[in-house]
Amino acid sequence: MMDVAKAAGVSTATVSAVINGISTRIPVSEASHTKVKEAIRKLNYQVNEHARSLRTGKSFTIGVVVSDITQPFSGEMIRVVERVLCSRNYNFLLSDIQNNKEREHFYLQLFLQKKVDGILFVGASNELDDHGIQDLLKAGIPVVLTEREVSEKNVPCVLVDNRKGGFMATNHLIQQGHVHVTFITGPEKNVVSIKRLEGYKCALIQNKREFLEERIIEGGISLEDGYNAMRTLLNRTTVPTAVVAFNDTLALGAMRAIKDKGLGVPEDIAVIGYDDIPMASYCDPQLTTIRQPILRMCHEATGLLLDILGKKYSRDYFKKTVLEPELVVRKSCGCGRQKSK
Amino acid sequence: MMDVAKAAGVSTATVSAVINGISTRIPVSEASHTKVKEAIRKLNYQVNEHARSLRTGKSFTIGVVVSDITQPFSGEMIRVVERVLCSRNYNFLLSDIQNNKEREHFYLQLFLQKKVDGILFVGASNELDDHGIQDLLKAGIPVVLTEREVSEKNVPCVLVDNRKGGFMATNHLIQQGHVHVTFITGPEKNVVSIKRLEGYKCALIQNKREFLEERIIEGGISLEDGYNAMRTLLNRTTVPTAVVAFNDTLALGAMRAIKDKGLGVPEDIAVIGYDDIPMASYCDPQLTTIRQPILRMCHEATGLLLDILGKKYSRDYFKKTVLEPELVVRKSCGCGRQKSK
DNA sequence: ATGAAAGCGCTAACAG
DNA sequence: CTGTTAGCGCTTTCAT
Repeated sequence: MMDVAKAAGVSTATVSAVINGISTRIPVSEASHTKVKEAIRKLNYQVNEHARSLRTGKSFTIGVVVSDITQPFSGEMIRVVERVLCSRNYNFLLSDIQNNKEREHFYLQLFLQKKVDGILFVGASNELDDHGIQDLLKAGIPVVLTEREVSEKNVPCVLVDNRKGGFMATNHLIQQGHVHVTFITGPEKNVVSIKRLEGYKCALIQNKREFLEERIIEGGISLEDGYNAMRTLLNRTTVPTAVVAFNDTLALGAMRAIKDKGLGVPEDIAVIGYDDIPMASYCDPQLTTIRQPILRMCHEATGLLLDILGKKYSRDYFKKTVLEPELVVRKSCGCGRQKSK
Repeated sequence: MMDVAKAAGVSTATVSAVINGISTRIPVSEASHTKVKEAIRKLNYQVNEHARSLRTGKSFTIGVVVSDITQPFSGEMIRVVERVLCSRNYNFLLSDIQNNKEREHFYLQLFLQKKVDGILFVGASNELDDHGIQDLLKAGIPVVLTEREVSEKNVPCVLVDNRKGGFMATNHLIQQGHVHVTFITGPEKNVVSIKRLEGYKCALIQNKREFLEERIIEGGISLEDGYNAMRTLLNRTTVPTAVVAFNDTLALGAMRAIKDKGLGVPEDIAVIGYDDIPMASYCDPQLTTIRQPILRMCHEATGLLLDILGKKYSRDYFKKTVLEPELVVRKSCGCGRQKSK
């Protein structure tokens, strides 16, 4: 910067004023302005963001915590977040916590050291440990959550109604005439899975069907998890006529297991998924599923965080936005052969 | 930091020494050590990385440029990179350039401002513009590439042999007795696609089959792209008996189109993909494909960059690593009904 | 309209 | 073994 100042025959203060443009209140003459611009270009000068952040105490960087970057949609979600951030001149530091508490702690710590202006949580974790979030709040750094909420402190969050989605999926199957509906869960402690399961139970009860503990089987998240869960189900003496899977991937895995057993979807067993991944409309049979406005969720959450940072709202502004899921009917839940055992 | 020093009754220099542990040559007494640790804990002190980086001129951060974060494997690749980085005490700044030159330029600039220690390119871009990379080299910042090479300057890179993969895929189809083999390409200017296409041609020639320009059709990357390309093919007067797709997603889309037309895979048309995404072994029929050591590629590339930064090699160390693809035979390329038109 | 100078929080000589 | 101090590159008063 000194070099630039020298080359342009001005002081560093003027260079700084030019760089920061109108945002600074200090005026610069046309002449100096062009000279400085010229020098910057010629010397290929780049501001040192470390010095800038150190001086101003702002980094225009936010920390983005994603629960598992290998999941479908993680990429899309990150892209949405980045777009919103970029449009408001913010950057981000990414942390893929892999559903791991230690990693979450590690990265939150790092974010604190890197002096991010705020932190955004994207995607539901399998295990919630609000300890980390408490620390952030204590450090006075704004946090916005998606697919997760912290009850104690009022942290703004935007969620989709997973309970309702679980209800819709199960209800659809029941309406189609299925009696033995099984639920393949997500990872054990995953809040989202728990909510969807609640919806499942609720739909059963509301339709006056009995809820049986053995009609819940632990799945996971992968194709393989779905395959294994379904195979276990198929080996039991009474086989379900319909299955609601925690997510589409699981559902796809389950469908493979059904076919491998020589059975058909939906004639023998109906399958409904959750998420509406692209593959859902390309698989065989095309998968009926629950779609959620996950990208809108990220968009809103990011905007909210930025608004808080921009002091549009007070530091401890609280808002809980709940978005609605939507049933997408395709081919995997036809009425079925209505087996009665 | 001053606060910590005061609380522990020592100077900031001592605090710094404690924080930086053995890495600093300066010794600290047991007593001060514990006192400082205690103060840090009590005050919940976090180092200011901006100040540290400003002072040391090192950020222990590298810039990771990914061509399209929504692609399958992008998440896995980022995870691998992060693991290697983390294990050597580095962090990263991520940029999803969305195959866009302007974005690439923007982010490279940003990385320069944020003073990253090095830059890693992950995944092939659709359009190559080595301009940005030249700038980095000029700025003296180490760069390592994956799935991409720059001829002019010797930039280290690690690649998989896409030409060979394209050859293997096509050759397999020919061995299975297919005569009319069509290639569905990736995005127009994508280097990887071009290489695979070269392999396709080469296999044709080596097997003394004629290569016809009209047996190449532009695809893209998505399920929909594959579906559309295949539909076009199916509407032609002579329909191929086999198709090699630029990637598995395209192949899956193509399979859907074939089925929608009432034809079967592989009886009527054989399909071979590329990548071996998880879905390849769960779809119907299970997809024969080319697997590549993409994660190993990222692992090696990251390690190489770190080694260069660690001065294990000179700044302009050059090394080109080429990894081998592998044919995974499943069910989508059976011998076929051997139509002869 | 512009420059001089202080200081953000840290590390690394250097002196003791 | 520990403290003092200079200075990394920037922004921002305060003078001029």
